[in-house]
Amino acid sequence: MLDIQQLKAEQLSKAGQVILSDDFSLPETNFLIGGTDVGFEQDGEITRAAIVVLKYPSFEVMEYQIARIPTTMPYIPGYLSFREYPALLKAWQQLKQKPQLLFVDGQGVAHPRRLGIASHLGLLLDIPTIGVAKNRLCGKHDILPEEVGSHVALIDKQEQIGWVLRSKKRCNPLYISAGHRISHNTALNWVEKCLKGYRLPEPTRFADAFASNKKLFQTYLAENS
DNA sequence: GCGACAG
DNA sequence: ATCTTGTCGC
Repeated sequence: MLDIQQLKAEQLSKAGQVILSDDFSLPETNFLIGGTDVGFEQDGEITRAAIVVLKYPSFEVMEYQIARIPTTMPYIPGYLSFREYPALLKAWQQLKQKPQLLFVDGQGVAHPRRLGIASHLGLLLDIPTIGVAKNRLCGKHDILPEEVGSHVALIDKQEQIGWVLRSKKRCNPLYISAGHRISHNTALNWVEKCLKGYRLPEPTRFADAFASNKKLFQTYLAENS
């Protein structure tokens, strides 16, 4: 059965291990950034994880892996990582080229107990991660201006847990937060540097498309096979 | 008690 | 997350 109290205790424990400072360095160019996305098949029976590795700053797709495993947990707000990380770990193992920085779909520390999936996965893999969510889980923020690029702090219990970013004109904002081994400011900077006119930063946009077999993926296949 | 609630 | 075409607005 499912013991929420146990999972909560595990989150509180792991949250204490999350590093919110930049303890990594990257080359100015030609290093690898990864993007992830998780989807479901067969009425949710199967969990499908996709990881796409891009070269920065050309955003050329270097590799991508898709892993499928039986779903073991239902979706419970605040406990998303336990449902999705197993498939993500498998996709990660399949990678020949491991990225130095990973954009994860979902929250980083912008979580009630400061352990969203980006932080959880970052800890498990021991790599720098950034949480890129399309919706808010917790926290409050001032009204976000309409101008592209505007961003305001996401606050919870008197502390900043991330940023709300207007990544594209007339689009809903993104909720950016540090996952692991990175600061909120650096997380925001990297997301901004990976925006190419779409609402989602390139790593996440590609992972989204590859995981759901969208047009961008079809285009990629057509040009690479 | 009531509402909110990543994917 | 997922089921799904066209359509309205900038």
